[in-house]
Amino acid sequence: MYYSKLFGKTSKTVSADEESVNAQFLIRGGFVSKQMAGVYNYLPLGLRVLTKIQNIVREEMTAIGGSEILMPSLTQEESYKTTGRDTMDVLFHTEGPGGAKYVLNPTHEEVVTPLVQKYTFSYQDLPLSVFQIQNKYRNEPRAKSGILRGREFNMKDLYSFHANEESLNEFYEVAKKAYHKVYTRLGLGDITVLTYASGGAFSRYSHEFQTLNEVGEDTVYFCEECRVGINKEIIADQNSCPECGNMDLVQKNGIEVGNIFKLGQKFSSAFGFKVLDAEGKELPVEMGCYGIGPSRVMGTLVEVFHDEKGIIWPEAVAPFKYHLLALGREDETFAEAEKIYKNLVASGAEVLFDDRRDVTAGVKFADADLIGLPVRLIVSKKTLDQQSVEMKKRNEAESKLVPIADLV
RNA sequence: CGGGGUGUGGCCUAAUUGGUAAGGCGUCUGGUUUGGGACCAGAAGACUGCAGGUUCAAGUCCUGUCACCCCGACCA
Repeated sequence: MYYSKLFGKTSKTVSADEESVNAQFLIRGGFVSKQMAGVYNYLPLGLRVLTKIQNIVREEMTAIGGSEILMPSLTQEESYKTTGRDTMDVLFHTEGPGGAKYVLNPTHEEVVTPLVQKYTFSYQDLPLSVFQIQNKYRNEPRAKSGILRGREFNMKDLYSFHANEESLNEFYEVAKKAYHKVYTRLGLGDITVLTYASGGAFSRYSHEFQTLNEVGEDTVYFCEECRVGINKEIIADQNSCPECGNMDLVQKNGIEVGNIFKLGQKFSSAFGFKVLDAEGKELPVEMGCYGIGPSRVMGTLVEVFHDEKGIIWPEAVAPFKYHLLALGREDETFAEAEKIYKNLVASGAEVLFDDRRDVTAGVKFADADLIGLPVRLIVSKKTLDQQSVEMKKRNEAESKLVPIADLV
C-alpha cells in the first residue's frame, strides 16, 4: 500500500479531551475517527487491525466447531419481552412503520435461540455452536476510555447448545482453551488471566479474561502461580484462588477482554426450546455464550503496547508488517525504493510504502513511530550506496543495514 | 443517572475590568531545504455549540439547552 494513497492522515495534535492513550494514538495515527461519544469510524489502518483481530478469533472459533453466521442488528422488541430483558437499561429502542417496536441488539441470545430452535429438533443435532462477528449496541450511561467502552462496538459472540449439562461443561472448557489461544496469538497471553466473575442471574460464576493493565475498569485479585483471578465484585464469597487455594493474591486492574457464561436453560426455556431424546421425550436445551470484543481488544493492545512516540503493534495484528520509507529527493532513490517495494509485495510481504511526499525525513520517521508497524525499512542514497536498506524494529533501538539482495 | 470540567476556522490553542476574534498546525501558490515533526513570501478559511436574556456594546456576564471529557454509580 502506498502511504500517499492511503485514506486518513496522521496528526501531531489531538483534542485535550482525549485523555485515554488508545484514543490519542488511534486518532493521531489515522486508525479511527470519532463520530460521537463511544462511536467510531474505522479508517483503513484501523480496519486492517480490527480485521486481523477478528480473523484470529474467527480461526479459533472455527477450530472448536463453531459455525459462523451473521445475525441482524435490528430485532423486534417482542423477543426481548419474551425473556423479560426489554427493560434492560442499555437497550436502544427504535420504531418502524406503523409504530412497530424494534431494538438494537446489545447481545444476541434473543435472536440466536429461536434461530437455532428453528433447525434443531433432536438430541442428535446437539451439541452445536454458532458464532458471529458483528457490532453490538449498548446505551451505556457513560461511554469512556476511547474504544474500550463504546455504545456501538464490535463483538464476536458464540453460542453453544447442548442436550445436557455435561455436554455444556465439556464444551465450556474447550471454549476456555480456545480463548487462551486467542490471547496468546494476540500477544496478550502473559498478562491476560482467567478470572472468576459474577454469573449474573444464570449461574454462580462466569469467567472473564482480564488483561492486566492500569487503565482497566475492573479490579482483579489473582494468583501469580496459576494465573487465575477473582473479580473484586465476587471477592466476598471467594477470598482464595479458586484453582489452587492460594490465599496470597495480588491486586491489579484488568481490562475485560472476554467473558464466557453458562446460560443454562434461561433462554431456551423462555423460548420453549426443547429437543427429543432417544426415548422420544422432550429435553430442555442447555446453552452457553462466549464473547470477545475485537474493538476493545484493539484498544487494549494500544494501551499495552506503546511508548511516548506511538503504538508498537504485535506482528499478528499490525496493519502491515513493514513500513518502507524512501528518503531524499533523487529520482533514483524513489525508483529503487519502488523496486524494493514491488519485490517485497511480490514475495507476499505486507508493506506500507511511504513513497514520495513533500515532507522532511523527520516527518516520515515520526509517522512511522506513531503508526507503529513492527519493522521499519529505509531506502535512501546513503543505504543505496551500499546496496542496502536500513532495518529497524519498532520495539528496538538499534538499526542495521541489510543488503537488498538478502531482503526477500 | 449524581458530581466536576470544557465548547473559539478542518485540528490544537489565545483573547486583560465586557470594546467588535489572534497565533500555531494543516491546506493552497511560489521559492529554498531534505536522515528525526525545516524555512521564507503570499493566500483561502470563523456570524466563538445552539436558543434566549442583560448591555450603547457579549467569545467574555446571566438563564436554558445540546455536545464532549473526567470521577462515581451502572455494566450478559
